[in-house]
Amino acid sequence: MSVRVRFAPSPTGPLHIGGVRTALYNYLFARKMGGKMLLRIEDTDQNRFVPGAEDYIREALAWVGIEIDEGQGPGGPHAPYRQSERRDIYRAEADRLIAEDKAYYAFDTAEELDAMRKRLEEANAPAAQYNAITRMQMKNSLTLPPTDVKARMDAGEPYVIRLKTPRKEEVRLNDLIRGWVTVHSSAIDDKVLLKSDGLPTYHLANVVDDHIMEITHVIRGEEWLPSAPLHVLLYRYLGWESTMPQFAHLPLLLKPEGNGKLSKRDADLGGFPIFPLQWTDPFSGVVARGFREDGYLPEATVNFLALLGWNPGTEQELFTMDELIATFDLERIHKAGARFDIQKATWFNHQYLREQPDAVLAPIVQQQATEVGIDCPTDKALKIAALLKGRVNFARELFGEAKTIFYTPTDYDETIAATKWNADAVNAVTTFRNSLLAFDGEFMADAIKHVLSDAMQQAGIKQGKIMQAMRLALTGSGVGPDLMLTMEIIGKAEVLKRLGQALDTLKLPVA
RNA sequence: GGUCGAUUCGUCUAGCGGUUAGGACACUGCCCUUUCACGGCAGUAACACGGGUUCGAUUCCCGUAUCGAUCACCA
Repeated sequence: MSVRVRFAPSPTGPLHIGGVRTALYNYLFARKMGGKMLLRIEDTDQNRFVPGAEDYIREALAWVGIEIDEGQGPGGPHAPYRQSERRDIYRAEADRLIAEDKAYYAFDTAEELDAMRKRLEEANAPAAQYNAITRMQMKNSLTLPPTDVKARMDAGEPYVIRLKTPRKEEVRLNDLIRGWVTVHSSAIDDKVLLKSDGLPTYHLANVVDDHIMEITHVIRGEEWLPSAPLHVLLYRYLGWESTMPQFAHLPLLLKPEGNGKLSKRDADLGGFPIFPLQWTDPFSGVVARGFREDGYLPEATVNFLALLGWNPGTEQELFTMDELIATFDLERIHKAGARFDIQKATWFNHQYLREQPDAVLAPIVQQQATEVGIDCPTDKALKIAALLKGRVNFARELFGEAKTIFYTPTDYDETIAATKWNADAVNAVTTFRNSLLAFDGEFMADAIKHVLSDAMQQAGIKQGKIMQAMRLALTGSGVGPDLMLTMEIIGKAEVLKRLGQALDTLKLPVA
């Protein structure tokens, strides 16, 4: 039987980065096993629906390179893949459970439920829940005469369908990551399966859809582990236990520091993104930053996420998606939560950025130049990308590093000027400038280097002594990338101009 | 509080009875370099605690502590 997994997010807002990791693990497993990856939209809570969220999810998955084989988007044999469009299916299964005496109708109001819980708490009951014991004191089809039940339903009184959870029963499941997990049915209450609005709760919809869609492996977050036994019970009651999917509950992503799971607040505090893509809240207009907009490459994001909770057992750190697929293994997923460390993400970005083709980076440089009113021709942008991509972590830093190339000498670094601009420096710059004037070869880094060293030899000046002054004269700064390459990019005419300007402007310190 | 789960350097982790406890990020130093980075090399740094089991426990078992998840007509 071929593997079928699904990613089933709720369109209640932007996809959390932890959700992206869950999707990634599903995807890696599907590809590794030669199976299918499905996308199902779990929009059964009409109160929390957020416009645009579904598109966001699909765009985010596409951005990181997760391809959906079947489901919302590409479609497939089990369409529709939006749960809100499948309500009749859940309804039918809920009715079946009722007919088989495995579920019942309940008419209790929110106030009555509150009162029941309060009463139980005050009585110090082990658990304040709607279960095999307490249900006999509530208003439902097990306690009310059938005629009364029918009358209430005919009158349009709101009701829910609850699972008739057994009183004493061990429910076991073999989690692929955690091993055998046993829960006593007394810890599971009579969960609502069908809400009064006619839509199913997660539990019912999830189990029904996973069965119908022939899901073989349910790979989801650890927050679902406590309700997994309930799902096993549901498969059993629905008569699907023999084809029940296998479960794998993933460890959570934790705060960078302190206690608790990673939240939006941590991202705001730490100044890093927590969503794959930028998201503008449709109601408040508040913008949340995204990995993509912050300059993280999708390859780096994937690599970073993949290693948060899983590793191949080797010392390899850098993985392409194909390599991840080849080495991925559910058994090597960790059990404990992983702290989210953005510094590692930055490092991965550096690793991938340096491998980016110059042609990809050049437009980014040009765009940033344009933003500050500088015209950067393509040939120049290509050279800048080549010169600087190994030095920075983000593409956006490229132009920041390159700014000395477009520098217009107005003010020079005072400290460098005061310490390095001396008689030798003036002599060196003058000599070099004259040599350059006489030079008629191609203005390339190697050639420039020769011109400079010849000139310094001729002037009897040790090159190392005046290099910083030379840099100061050319870029106004004491630091920066390779000066010969910088000059090549600046161009001969501009180099000559800047050297002349430096000689005119910079004053020798008063001796 | 009940239930379930987890616990190796600051962080991500390797380890699955005998290891100088390995790697990566971060940090520090050195080298490279005209400078800053990059890169290279090196260094600091960990088995939560207490009992067992065993010739021997980081590794197996039981407690304790701590952390996490969950206990809705939300997913």
